Amino acid sequence: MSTQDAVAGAPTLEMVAARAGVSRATVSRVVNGSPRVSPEVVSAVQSAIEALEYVPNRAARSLVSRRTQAVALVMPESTAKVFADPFFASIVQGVALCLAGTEYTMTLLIESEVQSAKTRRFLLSGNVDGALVVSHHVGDHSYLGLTGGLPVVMGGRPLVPVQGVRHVVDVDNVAASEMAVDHLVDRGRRRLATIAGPQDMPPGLDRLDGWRRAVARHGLPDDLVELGDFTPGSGAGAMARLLQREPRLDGVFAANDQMAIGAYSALAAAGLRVPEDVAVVGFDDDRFAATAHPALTTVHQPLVEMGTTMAQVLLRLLAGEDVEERTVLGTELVVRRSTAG
Amino acid sequence: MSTQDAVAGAPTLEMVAARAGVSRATVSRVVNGSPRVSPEVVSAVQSAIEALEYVPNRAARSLVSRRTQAVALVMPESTAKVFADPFFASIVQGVALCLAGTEYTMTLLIESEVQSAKTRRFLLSGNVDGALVVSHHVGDHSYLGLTGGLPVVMGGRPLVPVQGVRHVVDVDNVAASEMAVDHLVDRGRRRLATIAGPQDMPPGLDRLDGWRRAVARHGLPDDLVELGDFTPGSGAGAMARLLQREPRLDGVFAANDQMAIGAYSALAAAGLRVPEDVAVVGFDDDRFAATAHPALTTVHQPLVEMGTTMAQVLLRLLAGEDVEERTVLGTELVVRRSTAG
DNA sequence: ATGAAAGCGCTAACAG
DNA sequence: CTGTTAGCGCTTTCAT
Repeated sequence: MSTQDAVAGAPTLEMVAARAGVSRATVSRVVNGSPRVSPEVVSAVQSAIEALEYVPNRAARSLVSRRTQAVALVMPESTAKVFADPFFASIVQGVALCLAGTEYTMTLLIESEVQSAKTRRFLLSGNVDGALVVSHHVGDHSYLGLTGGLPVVMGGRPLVPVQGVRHVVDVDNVAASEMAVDHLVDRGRRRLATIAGPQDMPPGLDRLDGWRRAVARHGLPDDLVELGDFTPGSGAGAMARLLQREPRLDGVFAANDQMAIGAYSALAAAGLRVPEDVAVVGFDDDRFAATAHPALTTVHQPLVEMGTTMAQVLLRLLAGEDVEERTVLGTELVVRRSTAG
Repeated sequence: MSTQDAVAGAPTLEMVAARAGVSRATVSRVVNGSPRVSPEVVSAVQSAIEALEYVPNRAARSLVSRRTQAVALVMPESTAKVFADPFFASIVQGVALCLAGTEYTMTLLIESEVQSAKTRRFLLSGNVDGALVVSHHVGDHSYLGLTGGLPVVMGGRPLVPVQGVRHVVDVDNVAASEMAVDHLVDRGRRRLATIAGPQDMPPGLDRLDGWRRAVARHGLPDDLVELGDFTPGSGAGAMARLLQREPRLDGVFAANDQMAIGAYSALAAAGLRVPEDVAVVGFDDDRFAATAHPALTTVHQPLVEMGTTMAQVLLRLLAGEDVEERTVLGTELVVRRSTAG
């Protein structure tokens, strides 16, 4: 009853072996590039493989080898607009870029908070060799603690350490913010304010921290702080409150570009000009920064590189290498009109 | 030598069986929700599963069941900027949205032309139950013909039919373009031109076709056609040539927004005002359309819905249902200032 | 309703 | 260098 070939399903290793007149083990060796096979046999097997268009069955292979050649990229979904945010798009791109050169593939898990159980099950059932988790927004990553030894690399430090996760690739939000403030001071600004982000998110916290450190270093007052929630509207509101508290402020650091753009409108409403009266610096270098009026000086983050780096760290982990637990990527200040003069 | 539990690896079905005092077959039945199990046994097994935090091994399962509960989303990479294009981001989002409600996961394949062999091998080695292929840009999809019976759904009709692929989800570019032209005529424009896209890409072809049909239907001349390549620069060039041929044209349909924006600058250079002298309609409703000056009237495509629909079609195919081969999604004309008056 | 047994397609010792 | 022999963890007849 041996259904040899033809019939239907994909050709199996056994069929290749039969055709090449060798054992399955030998075919397996050839497929996996073992050096312990004679040249003639190798070519015989290879032609059988080509003739049959044989492709190894991954399930069978990973069942025994315990490796899947796949990594998961877990992203928080919140509001389904994951991809509207260039942050995620760039990370995905970076990861894809790195993986393209390898035999690994990427499984995208859009994590809808609600069903982190599904994510956890997926991670646990041997679907992937490791996971990349983006921790940009608030969110509970505690389930990761239960993924039993699965190598995980986080992008962006989580608010609270995640049990079992040691490797993090991050941008130095503190240093970047200090750099932004230094720039304002360089431009002669002395009465500085900041529109900070939510204090329950690492970027919100760290960017405020950076602002505080820098103003302190320059011997300037650090009282002008108002919080926003990273939306333009909240930026406008925060700016209005700041102006009410200190009409003579001359420099503002917003924790992201969206809020900086919001600040623009509040400043305009108050009859103040950017940058003549008030210089503004943002953070993210998002797609509106360059086209805003005036163009916004902002901190550019290497997001694609962050994705690439996360993937690299994971791959090295999977290869059994020892990898530094914290990788910090540098940022760059993009100077535009909003801080001119 | 039975390493019962503890040790290391994930708990197996066998361990659950031992703990619940039943056979592996029974545990399997419970896990797969078979009705032929007595209630007491079901709960005994379930508590064993919970106690052990058992999760079925997917490789083993799919080795025997021949199903992976995963679908691939294949996107052309060209220039690594896949995600800079909102087209792709939206498709991914739509697919994710649909899959979120199922047990399926998505494997993202960024296809770098060069290595379509890698993609093909992946598709062939039983990694996924089906594939979604985005055919937005030019590109060779012939390898899909070799994926032996793997269910495939294309997003956007391919330039030439792909062997073995019958299911396509598409936007009606022809009808949408006709709608855009009708709008220009409604606005009293009679000397119409079009900046067409590359004629080796379906959207380029179909949008020009739509323009031709509409002007013919209105009894207007169809001679004012210039080609661009979907970039702003090419749009400006095409517009300049059109003006040279017919300085008195009063309406232009550009095959995408980028070229429409390019046309703006050529019109301005010629001292013509939009919409007073020339009305302009674009296609895509990309992120610059609404903020252009003047805001651009354009055709909005339901991209997220397209992703969702592609996924739905594939899932129905996987479920063994009979699905219509061509699904056409409607478009919507977004009227803005560029065609006012 | 449940168990026993037979593999799914592959890799990995272990012999030769 | 190559073949033999065991399984990897699960589903699925076929009995019972």
